[in-house]
Amino acid sequence: MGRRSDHTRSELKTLFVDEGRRQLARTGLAGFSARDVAKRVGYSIGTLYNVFGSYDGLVLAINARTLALWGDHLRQRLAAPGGDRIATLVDGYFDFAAREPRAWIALYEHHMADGAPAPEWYQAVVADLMGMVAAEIAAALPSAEPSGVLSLARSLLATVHGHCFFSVYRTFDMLGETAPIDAALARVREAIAAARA
Amino acid sequence: MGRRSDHTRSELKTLFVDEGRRQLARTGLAGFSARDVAKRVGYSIGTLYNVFGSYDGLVLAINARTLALWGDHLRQRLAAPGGDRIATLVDGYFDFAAREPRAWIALYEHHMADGAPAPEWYQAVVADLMGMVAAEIAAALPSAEPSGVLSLARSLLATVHGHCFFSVYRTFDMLGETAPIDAALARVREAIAAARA
DNA sequence: ACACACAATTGAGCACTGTTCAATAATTAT
DNA sequence: ATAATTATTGAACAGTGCTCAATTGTGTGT
Repeated sequence: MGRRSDHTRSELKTLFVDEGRRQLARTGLAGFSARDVAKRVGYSIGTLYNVFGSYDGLVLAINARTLALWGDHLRQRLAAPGGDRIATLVDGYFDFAAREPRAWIALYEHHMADGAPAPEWYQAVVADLMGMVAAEIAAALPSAEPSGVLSLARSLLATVHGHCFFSVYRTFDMLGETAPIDAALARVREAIAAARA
Repeated sequence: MGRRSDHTRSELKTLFVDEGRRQLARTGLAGFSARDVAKRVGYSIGTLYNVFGSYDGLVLAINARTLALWGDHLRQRLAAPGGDRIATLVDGYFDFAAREPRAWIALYEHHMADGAPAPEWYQAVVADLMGMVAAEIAAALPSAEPSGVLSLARSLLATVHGHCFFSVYRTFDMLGETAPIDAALARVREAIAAARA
């Protein structure tokens, strides 16, 4: 069968993850097929399992890549000088989800088969994103104590997530909401103002 | 095979939906099997398809029942005299989700196979819940205009949903949050206070 | 140069899924 | 009693995730 050294193990990983992301973006998690990913990459299903261990392993790798890209997306937007950094963060949250809704949804809809929590290395990627948010909230509340800042940052992340979720899931369409980003930002601003007082 | 008139069509529906809900609560949507529901009820898979038309039809019926129960749950709590009605609503949102997390999750994780929106009769059940929330927000803001009330009600629903989502999905565990209901209620109170001012 | 050990790759096979539909059985109408 | 109708069945189909014996490519030791 003869392609033992066509690709290194990490090249293989990239191949599968890239093709997997493409397929996920097209079909969503429900229609996602590891077999089809393997076929399209040109390797057998056996090789995919050799590399990722399981279906969960593949999806986890794909989701980690999506999270990393999300982080890059936010950092890039924050790097622009000036501007309202909180608004940039909120907008970046929505923008990324809107650009690849199915991949974004898969971030949340995928669960480990045994119900176990995600592995450490994956949680670290999530913690990195949380850190970005916390840093901006801290900057907006110079005189607040760290634990309060963290708590508020988590709550505001949940607030923005809820709005983004209803937006991507079309729940807001159903309820007649047309400006979810504005609404999310308004809630965030109110909470920060209240924390300042 | 001989049970043509054991159950009427609507009795059959109830049978399948009840057993389906039981199974959904145990296995979650990913492990849910229409075949197994049929087997447990004692009818063939063909009969299930005759009644619901498709897998989506069955899950939709199950989810509609879950939504109705959620509404009953909230109404029952609100019916108690006195008390903080906003806090009751927020608490009821979390409480129901925590009691049957897998059924609650299925409410959001199920999507029509063709990506189409949910049928009218299903949307009506959702609208009913939204109406309950809007009524309470309106009561909290006596002098506000109706369109503003509706807009705020949608936004606060999203806010609470985001907190509840992170709670049920264990994201908050991962981030160290231990009092998500308090956080959600605080955000809601701030927003209402800001709307009053 | 050759044989041997090792590691990567394969794909048929298993138990499961949702879905269809001809055949069959039970009921109702004539 | 016979015919028409309707409910019910389950085998068949194409697909899924997953396993593992067999095969093939590579590297090493002599």
